[in-house]
Amino acid sequence: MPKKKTYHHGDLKNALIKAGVEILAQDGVSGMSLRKVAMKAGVSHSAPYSHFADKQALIAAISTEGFRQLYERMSAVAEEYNSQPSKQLIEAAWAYVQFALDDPDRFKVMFSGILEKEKEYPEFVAESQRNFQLVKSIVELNQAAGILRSGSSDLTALSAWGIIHGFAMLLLEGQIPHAILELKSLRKLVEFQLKQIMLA
Amino acid sequence: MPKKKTYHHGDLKNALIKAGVEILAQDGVSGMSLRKVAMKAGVSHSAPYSHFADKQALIAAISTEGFRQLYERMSAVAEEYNSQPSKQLIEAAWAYVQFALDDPDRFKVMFSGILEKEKEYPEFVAESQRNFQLVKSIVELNQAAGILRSGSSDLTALSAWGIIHGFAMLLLEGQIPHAILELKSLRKLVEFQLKQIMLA
DNA sequence: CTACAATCTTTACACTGTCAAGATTGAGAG
DNA sequence: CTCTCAATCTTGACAGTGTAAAGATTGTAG
Repeated sequence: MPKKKTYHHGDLKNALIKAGVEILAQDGVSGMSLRKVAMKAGVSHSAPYSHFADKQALIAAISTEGFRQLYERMSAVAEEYNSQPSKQLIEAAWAYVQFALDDPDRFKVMFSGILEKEKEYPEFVAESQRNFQLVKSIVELNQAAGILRSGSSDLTALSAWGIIHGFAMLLLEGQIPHAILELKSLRKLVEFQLKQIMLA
Repeated sequence: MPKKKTYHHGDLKNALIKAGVEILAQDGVSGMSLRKVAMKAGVSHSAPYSHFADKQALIAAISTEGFRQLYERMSAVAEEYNSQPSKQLIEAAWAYVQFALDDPDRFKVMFSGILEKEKEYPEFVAESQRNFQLVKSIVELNQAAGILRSGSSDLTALSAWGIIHGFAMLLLEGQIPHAILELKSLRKLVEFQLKQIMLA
């Protein structure tokens, strides 16, 4: 599919999202300007305003796309280990942490409040809720198997998410003491975290 | 203590940090510009450069100050309930979440990677480690009392921190479904989170 | 084929972080 | 007490930012 060099780009909206993700990975959050994104997409600096109300809207779109990919990864793992609840839980958590490590800046954008008024972006809200539903279903399977404490699956899902999310966050921000990181592999640390809330 | 209107401010460094915290609380992360901070401190727009190498350095100072206050709050609670391990744990966690809620934007600045090269600010690193040490000591007390699983106190402290930090983060970002928030008080939710990793 | 609406460009503006050069001043040396 | 200097603060400038307004281009519906 060769890129046509017409006045109308054809699929600028997605091209901008893609360019944004790339610049994010390359230059970090503070290095991602609308103008750079536009230039990378081969378009004038205010062309983005035909597709996004402002920079926040582009960030919302990037975040939403990120949630979609996160869902893909975790749901793939969940399906693969559908018959082994505890393994499903651990592998999904590992996928979550890997996702964070693969593209730390996008992960930060998704979760660190760079996006300020999330409620104004319904797609973003829907996609993030879809992820929570996935976690919840994994948790429920583990509760049924006696691996996680029974009780509100919402609250327990929140615990599971929280413990892994907290770990990922502290990891990305370098807040985890080096001594700990040298002690065990990341993978083992994730398992350790989860085992704190697992019964068996 | 009347403010003298001299050419030399006298304590501009601390005044800038204070002004920064105030603007942060008022206008949010994206609204905190160096120039606004300088104006609020009653000083020209590039005066800050006599005390901070760049904007990141001011942010580092604000974060460091934040960690100091967080430590104060948690250690006060820890001392108060020094003879009741489980209560000490819960109250310290509650203090942590309250700190996050009292000034969400400062909390975000401290933990959300707005500060990009933390390692270059040794005071920041020291202060954040001091907090972790405090958590560790609380955890160790609870391990000794059979309330938390025994084993590496570093790793267990990481779990406790992670589960509460994750909760606080999801809370601040509005990622916690409303249904859950309506179900229980925040205080009860924090307890619920911790009880996931508590034995008794 | 034509008109319109969507898309993209150009131009402009206020604001940002940062730097360089100069003004002011407090404090120590003599 | 005076001189001097280094620390501190101001002024002025610059490139880069987000965004709004007005105009140019073009695919497409009628």
